[in-house]
Amino acid sequence: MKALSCAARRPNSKFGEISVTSSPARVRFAPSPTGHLHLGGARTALYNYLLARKTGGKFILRIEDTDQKRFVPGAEQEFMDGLRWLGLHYDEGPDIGGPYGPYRQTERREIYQRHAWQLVEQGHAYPCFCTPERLEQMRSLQMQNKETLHYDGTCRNLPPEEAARRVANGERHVIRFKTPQEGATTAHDLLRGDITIENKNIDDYVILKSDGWPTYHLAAMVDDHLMNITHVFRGSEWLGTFPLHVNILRAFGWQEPTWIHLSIFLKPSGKGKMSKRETAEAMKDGYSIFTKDMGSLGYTPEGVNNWVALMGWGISEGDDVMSLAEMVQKFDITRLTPSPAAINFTKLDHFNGEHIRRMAAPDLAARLKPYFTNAGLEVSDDLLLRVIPLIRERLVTLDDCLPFAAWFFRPQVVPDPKDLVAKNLTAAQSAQIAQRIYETLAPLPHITHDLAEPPMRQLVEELGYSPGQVFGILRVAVTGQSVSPPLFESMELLPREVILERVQQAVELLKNA
RNA sequence: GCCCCCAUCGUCUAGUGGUCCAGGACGGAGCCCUCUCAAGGCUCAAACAGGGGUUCGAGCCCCCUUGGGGGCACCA
Repeated sequence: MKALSCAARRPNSKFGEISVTSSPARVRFAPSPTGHLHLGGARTALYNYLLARKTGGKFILRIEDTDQKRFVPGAEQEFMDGLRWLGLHYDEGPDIGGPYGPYRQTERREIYQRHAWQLVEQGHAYPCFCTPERLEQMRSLQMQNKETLHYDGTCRNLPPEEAARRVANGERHVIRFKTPQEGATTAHDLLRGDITIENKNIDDYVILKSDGWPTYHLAAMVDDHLMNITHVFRGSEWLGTFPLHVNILRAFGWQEPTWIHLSIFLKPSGKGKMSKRETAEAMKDGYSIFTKDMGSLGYTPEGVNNWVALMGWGISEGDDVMSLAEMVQKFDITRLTPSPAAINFTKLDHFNGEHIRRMAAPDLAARLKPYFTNAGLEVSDDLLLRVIPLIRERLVTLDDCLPFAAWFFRPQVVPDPKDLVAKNLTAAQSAQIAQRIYETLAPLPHITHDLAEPPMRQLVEELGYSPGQVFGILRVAVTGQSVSPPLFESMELLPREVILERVQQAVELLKNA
């Protein structure tokens, strides 16, 4: 129903698509296990997930691990963990299987070889015997002559019989795609429209390496086709080889998916992408571009998803704080934007805080508990649950619970005497006030908000100081710190004796100050 | 050097030829609330990169310039 009304309002988007979001989509997130899952990958995965859920389709995880040299042990697991943490559950993947497996490219080697040779037989590709050294020389020569770097075609025109003989003899070779030399190739991107590149600017790319493994160009096209992928979300770094990919698909006679090239994320300054240096700098400020760090930095999957979703997706009006389910409702691939986006970490803080404030108390409590535990504190679930309403709107990140509420779970607090001295007053004056506070609270049967605040206000009146001065002393005495959740609500959660002891302690500290 | 992509407040964006002296959000400034810190409420400052077309009319369409980004591997 939603999709239909969307289509009615924006019938063809600007490039004449027909109802791109209505039928079930099969989409895939296909990382290479060579590093960490970062923001860009998380967004690509998210959009895939949203489209799949929106259309009642399938979200697939495929591991593109054909590069033997760059393989990083544990990376694949990190991607799976990252997706799980984000709540982006896939329907088919290497660890859970599915009808189109295997989902790891290293388990599909024969498939690629078969297809590569099929292209050779059909005249769309050819074996190439040029050595890496020769190619290196060729390139530096081209560089010297200020030519465009490209394969010079030496093996392209080898008689097929000779090529076949040399291959049969076991001569080391790769297979290159035979890009047409005349004309131009036009490929269509949903967001950017037609993209045309002169064929002379498209190289004869290697599609099967001499070690027998395919390159991305072959493997991704073959898999997307065999896995029935309907929409391909990928980074704009693929735009340059986009026509190549379309040519490969056409050589096979396969149908094209809908292509959506997402722009990359720029560093906060907007000048270039995140480098090692900026990544380290962000980490110093408590931010990271890697999902593996997000949890320990106190970020929630809800906050991260929401933040990342809106970099490259404009929702026209209304509430932009959304859960995954709400994003599914509102998602519309035709509203994605093609321009590069600068990362804005303070906006992540905003979304994270918003989602924390939206959480049900028991949920928040469960998420907060590990931060206390990791800090060596023993927390009572009952007390924690009662602390939640006092700190919730103060939290930007989950680990902010420590500065605000750790003191609740410590047997005693030791205020710095300097903090006990009220603004514009001496230690002696503060000591006197503390003593009066003690005398005010001591007679109360319970120190609750309702019972304690009126007499305390009266005391403030009597003393002629400001509420801030008097309450400030009490705050530091009880919590040990000058910034805390609301005072009376906080005291209500502690035993009466504890509070009185602490006020007494403050009196002593001030006297000796 | 060659190829490709992108271009609205500082940032993310809405805008699909008149309803735009350009709307929202983050951040910033101010005020209110107030026991600290927040949260919340209200208000303010802040943009169509430049130049040519097309059109009665252009932020929206076309071209050029400029700026930014990405790519030019037997990596993905």
